[in-house]
Order: sequence, then structure tokens, then C-alpha cells
Amino acid sequence: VTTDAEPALTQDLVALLRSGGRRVTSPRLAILRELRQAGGHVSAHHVYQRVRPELPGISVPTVYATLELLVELGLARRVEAGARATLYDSRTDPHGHAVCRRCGAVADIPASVEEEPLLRAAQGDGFRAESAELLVRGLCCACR
Amino acid sequence: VTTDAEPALTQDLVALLRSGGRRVTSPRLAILRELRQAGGHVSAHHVYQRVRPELPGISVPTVYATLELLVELGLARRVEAGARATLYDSRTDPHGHAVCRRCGAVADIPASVEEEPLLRAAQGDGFRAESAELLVRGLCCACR
DNA sequence: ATTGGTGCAAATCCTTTGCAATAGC
DNA sequence: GCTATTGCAAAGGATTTGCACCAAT
Repeated sequence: VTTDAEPALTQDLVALLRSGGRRVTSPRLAILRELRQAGGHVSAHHVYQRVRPELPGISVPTVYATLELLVELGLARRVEAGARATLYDSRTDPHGHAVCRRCGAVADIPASVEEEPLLRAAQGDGFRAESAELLVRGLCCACR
Repeated sequence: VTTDAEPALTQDLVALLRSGGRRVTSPRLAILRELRQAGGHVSAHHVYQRVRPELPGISVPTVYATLELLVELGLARRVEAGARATLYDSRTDPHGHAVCRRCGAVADIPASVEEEPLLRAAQGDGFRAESAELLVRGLCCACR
């Protein structure tokens, strides 16, 4: 149980939780750490498997709830990779995703879209926009 | 069985199917017609229910396969509205979607993003880009 | 006559729910 | 001590198989 790996990042989460009146718990710290170690785009199931050695009793619903919480806090982003699985990305800067429609592989797209104008464009009819996502679907190298 | 409702559109599908060596079948014609009549963003289940009166024996897998086929042919677009359901949109011109993260409601976003540059940006690593999608997640008026 | 499409039923898999027990504040 | 969070087990649904039959070419 390394406690000095990414101290600053953990502190971010702690601060955000405290300021929102939420509790600091082991699953929350462990899941954020795993999400960042993974580096890429991971499924809830993947996180669940990787966190289990550290927290043997952790449950699947907790993983889902926590990932969604991290998204709300702005520490992660959802990637709608298709019906097969929702993925979570620890990169929070604006970038798109290329998703293979056959195997579900995801790659980052360098193209950066300005989020602000999009969020504003979506504000019609009382809709409160929270985040924007850019998806390109197609076939990856291996699946063609 | 009205055969003169949208003759031109049906002809489009027939031509595309024939030129691709695929067969012209009742489910394909009926599902495209329903998708266009619905006008908005519909789920496979919705299409299934609406097409049944006309084709009582149609099956769920056929609806899924056909909708995916229409996407491949460029006559429909997928909308990754979340884990709850993939939606299909008969509008094929570039536009984004505002998706409520709570109730799943979908609205069109006037903001038009140029697809071409995005598709090109995604072409790295042998990835063959097929379509781009712009999603804005948030809370709709009713769910706030 | 070929074989791509279809229907059927069931399996698979992701995600969420309800509720009692626990742990953070 | 309150109450948000958790774990558990199970339900809920969307999507996809496998296979036999049928119908478009």
C-alpha cells in the first residue's frame, strides 16, 4: 500500500470530497489511483479486478458509483464506447476518442474541440450541459 | 402496406442494397420507413414495437442487424446515449446531441462540427474512421 | 440452386436496485 | 449519534449468439 506515489492527486480528491460534504473512503482513493495508473480508457470491470487485491471486499456497485462520482467531480471523463461498455478516462483535457466498432478498442484523437461553445450551444430548453465528448467510430487496424 | 409514401427514399435504399450485392427485404424497407417517420432518436426496441403491426413475425435480432446496416449504408447514425440504450437517428447531416444523464432524453444541438477534419485526425495507426459524433452530457430541464 | 436474411429462444453481459451493516464525520 | 457509503445478492435490460428455415437473387 504505497501512500506516497501521487500525493498531490490524492490531495485533490480529498479536498474535493471535503468541500462537497462527502466522505473520504478507501474505495474512492484506491479507484482514483487505479484509474490514473491505468492511464488509458478502462471499464468498470477492469477497475474492479485491479482494485481487488488491495481491497478484497470491494463490490461492483461501489466501483460504478465511485467512477460516476469521479466524473461529477471532474477527475475523470466518460467514454461512450458503445453498448458493450462505458469506459472511464483519467485524462480530463479536451480530446476526442476513436472507437473501433468491432473490438471496442479506444484511442485518443489529438484533435481538440473547444468545449465552451459546444456546452453553450446545448443549453437550449433549460438543458444544463456538463461535459462534451467527441467520438469517431470506425474500424481499428486489427479489425479491418 | 403503403408503397407510395416516400418512394424516393425507398429507392435510395434499394439502390444502395443492390449496388452492394445485398438483398432487398421487407424488414429493411419497413425499418427505414419507420425510422424516418419517427423523425427523432429511437431505440431498437421502439422500432421493433412500431414495425410489428406491419410485419407481425419480425424478430428483435433482425431489427438490430438492420439498424446497424442502415448506419453502414449512411442512411442513419448511431447516438451513444449511454449504457441504457443505443439510439438511431435518421438525420445524417452533421449535428450534435444533448443527452440527459438521468432520463436519457436526447435533443439535437444546432452546433455543426465539420466532420472531415475530425475523421482525418482519427486516421492514425491504420484506423479507418467512418463517422463522427458529438455528445454533450448533462441534465435536461425536467431532471434538474 | 445458392446463400444471405430471417425468426426463434436463450445466453451473455453490463449496470442498477433494495436493503442491512458499516464506517466517516 | 447521524447518515453517507458500502457490500451482498439479485434483478433488470439491452444486445448478441447459434442454428434451422426461408426467400431473394
